[in-house]
Amino acid sequence: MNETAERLMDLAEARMREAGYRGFSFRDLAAEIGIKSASVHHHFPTKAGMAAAVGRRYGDRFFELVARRHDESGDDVIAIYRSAFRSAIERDGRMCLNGVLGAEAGGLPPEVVAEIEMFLRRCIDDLSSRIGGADAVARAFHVMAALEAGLILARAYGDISAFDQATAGLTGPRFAVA
Amino acid sequence: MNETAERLMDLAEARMREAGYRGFSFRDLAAEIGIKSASVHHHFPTKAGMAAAVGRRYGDRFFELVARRHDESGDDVIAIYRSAFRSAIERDGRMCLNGVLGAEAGGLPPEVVAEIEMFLRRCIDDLSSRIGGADAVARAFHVMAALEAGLILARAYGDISAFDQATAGLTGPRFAVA
DNA sequence: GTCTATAATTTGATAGAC
DNA sequence: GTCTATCAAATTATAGAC
Repeated sequence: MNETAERLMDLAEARMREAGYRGFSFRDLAAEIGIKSASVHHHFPTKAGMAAAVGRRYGDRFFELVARRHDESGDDVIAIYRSAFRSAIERDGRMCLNGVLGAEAGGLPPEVVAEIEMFLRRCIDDLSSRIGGADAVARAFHVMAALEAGLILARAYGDISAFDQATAGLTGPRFAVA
Repeated sequence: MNETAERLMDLAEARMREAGYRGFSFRDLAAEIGIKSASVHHHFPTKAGMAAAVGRRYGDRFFELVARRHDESGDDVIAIYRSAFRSAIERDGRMCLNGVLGAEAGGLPPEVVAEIEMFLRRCIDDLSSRIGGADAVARAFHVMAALEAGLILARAYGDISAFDQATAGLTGPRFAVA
């Protein structure tokens, strides 16, 4: 993977996290780095293949980050996920790639849909196994839902505190029924 | 609003809830009801205007339904919201319109974005005022996030139980810190 | 209210020279 | 690896007849 290909993936990821799969074209990307769209096709024959590659890289990076932080800090897994998602909007002003693509999944190429599904399944598996306990899977679904849509709400409100409020109850001491 | 215009809105809503704003074209809609795309433009001059109109109708119907059920049953507001969202995927197999559009909001016409934002704000206001209490707004954000992304997860998993698990802890007796 | 016809643009993709 | 040139298709939208 050379430098041009990586820059193209960076750009494609940024655009998709703002506006979805149809939120960029090969001409857009080409223009931004000063080449022609035909040259983009040299690196990525099809748009669907490129999007799938971006999705895979996104997932790999995410789980690498999560595993490292978990090993280093020993922090609560949910807190680690929460801060990873929060930084998506805080630092980049953007959504989670798989949340955006998942929302419009009904109109995406199969290879892209497959990548989204794999990411989400990995999240649920990873979260639930680290959480442990009887309702670990349900909690994992709940956490993922709050994080994904928390970003969407925060952008709609133009205020990161929407994310904070949507995800406030996720971490900390366990709940008990009153 | 005549019958053809309503059928067009129905179709547009269905497509958007599957694949987003760019998930349909005027030609698609026209073909499905047996007219030409130029005739669609007679009813809705621009696509952005049509999408905004669909968004407004979606919100109006939603709040009408919620208010009626709340008045009739006296059920927990969160339970009412939850069942309204659940029926979106259970009955139609589709997402919440504003969840899908919110995810790709970075690439949408301003008038459509405005409609999304209005819907979400109405939800937070309505929910929090009916919930009441000190942390009502935070709870409202939390509920909306779980519902919106619960639908996305359920479709990705091809299993409505993903929604059920993601939203299981929302209703019922209040939590207390253990 | 619907049609034909068409404009203007964008898009994903390919062939082949350098 | 990048280019020019081009294609075929799709898209939003308009003009004007019926």
